[in-house]
Amino acid sequence: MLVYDWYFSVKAMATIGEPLYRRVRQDIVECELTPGKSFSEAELGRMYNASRTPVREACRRLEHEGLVRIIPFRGYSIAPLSISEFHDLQEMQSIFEPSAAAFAAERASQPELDEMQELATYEYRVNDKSSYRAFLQKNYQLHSLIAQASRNRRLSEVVSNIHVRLMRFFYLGLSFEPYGPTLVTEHISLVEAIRKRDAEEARRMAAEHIRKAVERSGSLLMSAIRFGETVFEVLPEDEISPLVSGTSTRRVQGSAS
Amino acid sequence: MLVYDWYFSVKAMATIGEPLYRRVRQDIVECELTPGKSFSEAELGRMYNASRTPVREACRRLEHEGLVRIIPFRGYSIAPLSISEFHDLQEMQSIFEPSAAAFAAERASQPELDEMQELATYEYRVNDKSSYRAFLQKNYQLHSLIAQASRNRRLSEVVSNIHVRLMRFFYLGLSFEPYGPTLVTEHISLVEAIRKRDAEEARRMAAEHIRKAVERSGSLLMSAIRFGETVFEVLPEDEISPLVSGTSTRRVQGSAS
DNA sequence: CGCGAATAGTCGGTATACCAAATGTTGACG
DNA sequence: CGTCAACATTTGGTATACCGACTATTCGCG
Repeated sequence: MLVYDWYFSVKAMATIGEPLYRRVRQDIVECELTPGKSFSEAELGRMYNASRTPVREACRRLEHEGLVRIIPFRGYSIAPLSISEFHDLQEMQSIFEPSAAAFAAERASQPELDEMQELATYEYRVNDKSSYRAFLQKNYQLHSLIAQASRNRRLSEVVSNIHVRLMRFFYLGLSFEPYGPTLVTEHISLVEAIRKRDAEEARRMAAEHIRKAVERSGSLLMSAIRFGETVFEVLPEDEISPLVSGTSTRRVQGSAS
Repeated sequence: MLVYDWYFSVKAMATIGEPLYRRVRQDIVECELTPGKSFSEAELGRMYNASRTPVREACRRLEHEGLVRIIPFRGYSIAPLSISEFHDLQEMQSIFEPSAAAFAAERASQPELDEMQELATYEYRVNDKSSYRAFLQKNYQLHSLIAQASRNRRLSEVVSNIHVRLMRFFYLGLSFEPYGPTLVTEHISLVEAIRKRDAEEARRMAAEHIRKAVERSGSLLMSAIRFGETVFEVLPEDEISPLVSGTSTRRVQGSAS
C-alpha cells in the first residue's frame, strides 16, 4: 500500500479534531455542504457533534486550503465556486503537472509505477453514476500519486490541494462524464510514458492532458451557460490580492500558505 | 500603495492571534527562533505574552506553511532546515516563477510595473550587512509582486510561501552577499522584460534567474561543506509522504495544503 | 415620515480549567 | 542485576465561560 495515512501508522489516536476535519472536508468536496452556505462555529459543532475548539481548528485549516471563508467576528461560509477560481486552478495545473510528470518519470519507485498503472486502467462504465464518482477518486489519486512520485513534498502538497479544490466543481455538476473514456485513454498514455522513464514524453503527455481538459471544460461551461443551467455563481473575485504592507518598509507578504 | 493589508483596511482590530502569528513568523524567518528548537505552547505563550489559544492557532498556521512541526501530544519545534528542503524549494521556484513572470508580463497593472521597477533597482552597498538584509526583503517583495501580478491568487500564494521558506536559509547564513550586484542586474532585466509586456522573454529571464541562483547556491553549499561550516543539518527527510488511505477505497489525500 | 443614536442580539476571539496521551522514572520482584 | 509495571510528569486536546466586535433593529427626535 503506497498511499496511507501517517495518522494510522502509529495507532488509533482518539482525537476529535483530525477526523472532524476530514469529514468536513469530504463533505465540502462532495458538495454535501453547499458552496456559499454560511454557518457559525456552533452550528457546525451541532452538525458534527463537536465542541467549538476542534470545529474552529478544522475551519481554520479549511480556510487555509481555500475551502472555507472566514469573516472575522462574523462567521464562516463554504467557499463559493467561481469561474475565476476554476480558471486559476486549471492554470496552476498547466504550470506544474507537466513538471511533476517529468520528475515522476525520473524518480518514481517501482511500487509507485505499479500503482499508477492500476489507477490509470480503471474500467469505466458509461452512464453509471457511481462508476463516474469512483473515476473522480481514481483521477485524484492518480494525479496525487504522480506528484508524490516527483519526490518533492511541497510540490506534492500543492498538487493535492489544487485537485481537492477542483473536485468540488466536478461534484457540483460540472460533469466530465461524457469524456470519461477519453480521459482514461490519456491517463494510460501518460502513465505509459512515466513507466518508460521518458521524462520529456511524460511532460508532453501531461501538458497535452491538461490542455485538453481545459478545452473540454471550456465547452462544458459554454453549454451550461447557454442552457441557463449556470452551475456556479459568477463572482467578481472579491477583494484584491492578499498582500501586505507594514508601516514604512512596505512589506509584501502573501498569506504565505 | 499596491501591497497592503486587508487587516488595516477596516480599523485597528484588537486581536491577539493575527499580530502574534506575524511576529512569530518573522522571528522564524529571520532565524531568531533557531531551526530545530523545540518548544511548548505554554513556553511560546510566555515568550510572546499570549495565552494558549492564539499561540495554538498561530502554530497551526505556521505548521501548514512549513515553518513549524507539530508532534501530537508531545510538542512543537521550529522546522529544521535541510538540504533537501532547500532543493525542493528551488525546484518549486523553477517550476512556478517562469510562468508567473510570463503571466505578469501579460497582466500586470501599471502601478505594479512601477513598483517592480522600484524594487528591482535597489542600490546595494557591498559589505554592508543592513543593506544586504534590506536586499533580502526587496528580493522577496519583488518576487511576490510579480507573482501577484500574474492575477492568479493560488499561484501568488504558492510563490510567497516558497520565498518565505527560502529566506530562512539566507538569514541563517547562506549568504548570497557576494552575488548581490549580479542579482540586482538579473532582476532589472527580468522587470525590463515584464515592462515590455514580452511574456516569453520574461519567462526566459525568470528561468535563467532561477537557474543561476541554483548554480550559485550549489557552490555556496559546496564551500560551506568543504570548510566544515555546515550551515544546516542534513536530515534524512523524515517519514514517507503525507498520503492517506481511507478504509476500502484507497484514498490518496495529501495534507492538501 | 426620515434619520440617527441607543440597544439588544449574534458570533467569533480569548482565557482557562480539566482530560487524556505519551514518556520518563522508580521501585518491587524474579 | 535486570525487567517491567505502576506512577508521576509533561504536553497537547477539548470543553466552556466570558468578553468584545459587529449588525440589525428599534425608538425617539427633528
